[in-house]
Amino acid sequence: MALIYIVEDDRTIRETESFALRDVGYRTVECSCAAEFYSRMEEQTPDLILLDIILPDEDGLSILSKIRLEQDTCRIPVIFVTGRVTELDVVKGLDMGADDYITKPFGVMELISRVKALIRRIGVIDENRYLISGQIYLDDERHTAYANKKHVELTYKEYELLRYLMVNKGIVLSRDSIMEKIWSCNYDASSRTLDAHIKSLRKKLGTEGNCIKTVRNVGYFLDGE
Amino acid sequence: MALIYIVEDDRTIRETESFALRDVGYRTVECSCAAEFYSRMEEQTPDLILLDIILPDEDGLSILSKIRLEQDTCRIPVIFVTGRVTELDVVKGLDMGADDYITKPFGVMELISRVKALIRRIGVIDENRYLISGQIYLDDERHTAYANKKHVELTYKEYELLRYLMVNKGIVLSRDSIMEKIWSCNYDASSRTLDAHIKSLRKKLGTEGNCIKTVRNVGYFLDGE
DNA sequence: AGTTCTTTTACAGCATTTATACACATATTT
DNA sequence: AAATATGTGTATAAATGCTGTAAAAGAACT
Repeated sequence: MALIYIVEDDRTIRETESFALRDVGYRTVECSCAAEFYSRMEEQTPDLILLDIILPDEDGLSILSKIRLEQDTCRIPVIFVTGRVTELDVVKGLDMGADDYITKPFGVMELISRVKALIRRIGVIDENRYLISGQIYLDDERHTAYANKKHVELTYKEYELLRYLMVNKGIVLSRDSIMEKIWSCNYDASSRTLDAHIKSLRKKLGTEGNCIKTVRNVGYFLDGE
Repeated sequence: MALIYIVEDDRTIRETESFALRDVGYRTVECSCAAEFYSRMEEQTPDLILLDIILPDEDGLSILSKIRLEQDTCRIPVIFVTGRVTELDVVKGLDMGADDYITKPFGVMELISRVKALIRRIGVIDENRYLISGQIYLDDERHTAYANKKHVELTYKEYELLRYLMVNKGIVLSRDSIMEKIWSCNYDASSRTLDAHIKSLRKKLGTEGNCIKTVRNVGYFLDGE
């Protein structure tokens, strides 16, 4: 199930959003300020972010631009949920790279529908449940994968690696960034650890294993659809 | 640039939308009714659809569900642009599979920003994502190139070299600076390494290869546009 | 202890890159 | 205008270095 970060200083609004989203099955993490949000981002990156613009410690627009700058986070969908309601505000928010812009006061049902629409569109997560790329499905709750509708047993590292590739489907991930993300260490050219995992992933995924492409001298990517 | 179909029976609104989108560089096709839309879809599928809900011959919601059923069209982003403004209408539209929902009367700037946001997210052949020079496209995310819309396999050095030429399109780059930048070493007149790479680039780029011009005694440059 | 997962090691295979040698083109000199 | 010098294009061969693979060693479970 998709994980959503809610960055909002008004407690009532934050809890309303969180409750509503949890009610339809999403996992949520509430952040009351930018600082809290950043520290949460260190631990784990979400599948979507709801962002208020006016926050006590930092402007939401500035937070967005930072998110978009980082290699690891730049693809995360962001929805502004804010009291700034003029057309110019909306345009500014969207043009900065937000995916949607909802103005307060908003209807909770509409919020949910917009979140669902975006998550559906990302194509990554389906029916709030699976991560999908072609014939590969990833079930976050069970921590297992399916390839061509058949269950595939993955070990922890294999799962993490595949998930990272899937979330960034179509984008080349450098060996550096993969090592950083999955092994939290720097890439050492003499180590064949990553290659070994790629190999076993390819093997276990069968025909779908061909979707994992090598980019010589750079890294790997998942060739989706 | 992305192609957008506008399905809207009100001529004024339709032309306003079309004009605004063309103004920022999109190509548009106007359809005043469902029938016209379907016949256009036979010819060509767009990158995005703006859909009114109330149309003379068929309901927009019904059109959407048909679009979503077809294999070829189900991934096309759809934005409802409509006068039905209650939260329930919005929720219904989004839950049926629309990507966004804009209510009339709408601001033209907001419309454009929402279209851009969606196209950015989808990653259609949106020119903003690529480094472009004439018919040569470079996709940093995939670390690949396209010449005349066709995919071209490039090796690491070839990619780096082409990218350097493209970033400095129209500017002559000395052999020295190219060697410095791509090989991080000084130019040695007796080495034919650079020439060899230029040759293979020209070959792989086909007709576009002619854009790489030699400046005797100095270096090379990319003749763009 | 046994099992499973992860990492290391060592090497084969091979794509890419570089070196070599020469043909060709363009500029300069006689 | 011919001869020469200099720089660039091309083909082929050789070298390099990255990735794939298999098997074994080391960790982390049960």
